[in-house]
Amino acid sequence: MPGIYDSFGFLFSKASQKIQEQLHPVLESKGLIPKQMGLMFAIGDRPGITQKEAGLVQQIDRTTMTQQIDHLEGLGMVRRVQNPSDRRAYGLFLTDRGSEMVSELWEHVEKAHKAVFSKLDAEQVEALRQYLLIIVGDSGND
Amino acid sequence: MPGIYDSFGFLFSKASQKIQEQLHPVLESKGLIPKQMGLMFAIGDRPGITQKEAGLVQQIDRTTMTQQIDHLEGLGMVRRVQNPSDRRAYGLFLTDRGSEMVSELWEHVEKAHKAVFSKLDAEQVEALRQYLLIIVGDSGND
DNA sequence: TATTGTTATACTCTATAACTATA
DNA sequence: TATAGTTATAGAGTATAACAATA
Repeated sequence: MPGIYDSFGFLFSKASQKIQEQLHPVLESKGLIPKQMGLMFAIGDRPGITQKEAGLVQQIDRTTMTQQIDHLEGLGMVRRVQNPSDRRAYGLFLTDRGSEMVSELWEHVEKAHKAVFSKLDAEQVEALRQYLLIIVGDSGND
Repeated sequence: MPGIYDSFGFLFSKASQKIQEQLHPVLESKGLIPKQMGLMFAIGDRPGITQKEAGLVQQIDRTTMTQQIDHLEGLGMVRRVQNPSDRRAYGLFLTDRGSEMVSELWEHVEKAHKAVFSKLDAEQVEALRQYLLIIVGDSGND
């Protein structure tokens, strides 16, 4: 009979928690939650992305998205710019301050990776990344 | 500059979601949430485990634990048995019905694994499992 | 005095429904 | 008619504080 450590759902969830634990102090000091950090990363990847599109990347409901972007805008990290070709939609952009924050956050993310993957070598980490990309689909879609 | 798909927190979280999506219909039909399934697996692994110990495996607060076990007990899946050597603590056990449920759930978990890992071969899945066990600590502790 | 578990309550996060404005 | 986004509200899920029983 399998045990709980044979459940990949459990293992993925635990691994995710480990990373989040590492990042928690930094994020708290900046008034961010992991979801908001991910949003800033997604906006940095694709400047001008709409709220709907950003929501697809991380499966965030549009009403939740409004609240999260409100928060990031309130912190001066993100701007909403109306799309001239479809004035219902906003394009999302990082402010200068937001870009600096993203760079800083990436340093902490890489530090967190190092801590959590301390018992794996570089090749193993890269293999892990490839497997995960295959699983979640590296196209960015579901 | 890295992109969001370089964030292992994001990747782990997405991968976990993929598994949960697969299991969602089954769990809903049985009145369970993923956390409760994990609890049943943990109790199956270590019959007599206390609520506190079970909470450590999955980082569940003791007040949350009371509610989750209440639910599983209400479904007739789990029994609380007072520990004779420490009468503050309960030992948790699966009922016969709970054991059957666990067996059945494992079949669905393995089906979910197959679906999510369809683009990986058996060796890659096993490597992935080993990496995850190293990361989360296969001792079952944090 | 510290610990296991319970209860009542409050909080956080997210989603539902109804709305505005564009398409 | 359908879609992007907003607002107000309701709902999950979880945690905090105070408690009882036991160590």
